[in-house]
Amino acid sequence: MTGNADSGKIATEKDPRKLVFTKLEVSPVVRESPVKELPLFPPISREHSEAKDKTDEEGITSRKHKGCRCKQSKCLKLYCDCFASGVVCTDCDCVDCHNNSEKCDAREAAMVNVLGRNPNAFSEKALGSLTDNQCKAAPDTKPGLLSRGCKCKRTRCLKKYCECFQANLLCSDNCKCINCKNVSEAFQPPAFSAHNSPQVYRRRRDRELTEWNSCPAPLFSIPDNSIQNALGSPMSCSPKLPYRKKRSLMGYTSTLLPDLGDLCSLLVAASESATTTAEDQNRIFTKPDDKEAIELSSESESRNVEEEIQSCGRLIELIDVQYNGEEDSQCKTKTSVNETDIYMEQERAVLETFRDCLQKFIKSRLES
DNA sequence: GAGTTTGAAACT
DNA sequence: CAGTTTCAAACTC
Repeated sequence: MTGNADSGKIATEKDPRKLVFTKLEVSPVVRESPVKELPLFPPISREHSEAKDKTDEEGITSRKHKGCRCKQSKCLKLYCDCFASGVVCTDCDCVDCHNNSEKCDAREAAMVNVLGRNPNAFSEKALGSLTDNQCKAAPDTKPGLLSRGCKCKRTRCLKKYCECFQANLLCSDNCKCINCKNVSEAFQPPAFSAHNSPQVYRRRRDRELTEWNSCPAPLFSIPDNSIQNALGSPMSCSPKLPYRKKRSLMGYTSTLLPDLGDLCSLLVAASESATTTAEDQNRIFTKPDDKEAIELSSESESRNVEEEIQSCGRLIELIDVQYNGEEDSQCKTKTSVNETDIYMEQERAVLETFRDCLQKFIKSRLES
């Protein structure tokens, strides 16, 4: 039932769980010693033999057990903490365990299988004990499980589900996590004091998580780290969604519309004009008895109306050019409906609506 | 302690 | 390579 290893003869003296390893051949498995010897994989991050039922600094209670409790994997897959840590199962609650000296062949085969998928699945030391061929499988990748980073979506990397958090590491550029809070000192568990106890911290964290989980908007679609990166945050964050950039316009980015910059410029100009008009009117209305001011008011108003109409006319012209131009070019090249087409249609629809509004605005100004 | 949630690993 | 399934740990009640 348990995965206890009968490792008396081959285990090291210091730690009976760690077994001597010589050479691991890919296929067929050839051992130099007549005694079955297993690879020695040093633990990566977890000394599960010392695992106890305890409450950590954050008030999180660890599960009371020694070793793994694998049921399906025979402790020969990375699901198994013992196997992943490079140690044989001892004092585990696992079922049908093959991660022991008795199932040496199966264990080595499983390791080769794992290394075939990810040559860095085990530690660097472990790789050193393997053959050159096995090590060459992925020469460019970093050793260690954590080098690839996490991909947490919901826990904001603040729970032990997160490998980085569990290993007491900050998430890095390698991570693909969403809404990560395991990124800087500001988000680390604070130093506890009378006013900042583990319980207080835990309540705050749980509240944040609750808020996060109850948020109606699909925030997980927003790459938090990307925003932080864009803001020039010193945090070490992972790049997220591949934003498509064509050109930057006054701090905004257009993905598709080449002339949107001009449109934005006009909008800003119109906005400034409107602001000026409002300021003029405000100044005038503060002096209701000033005859000169009243005259200035009517002059200014008519001039502004004229400018507004001209400005709107230019906008409409621009939109028409843009709209027709896009349509023409699309007729020539369009072969199928794709994502780009959809975005273009959306932008076109917005521009059309905006144009109609402008026309109505001009009409009302002319009538008044 | 049972049930649920979570994210990595494995698979397709 | 992306989506799905499987798995076991973490977590909740």
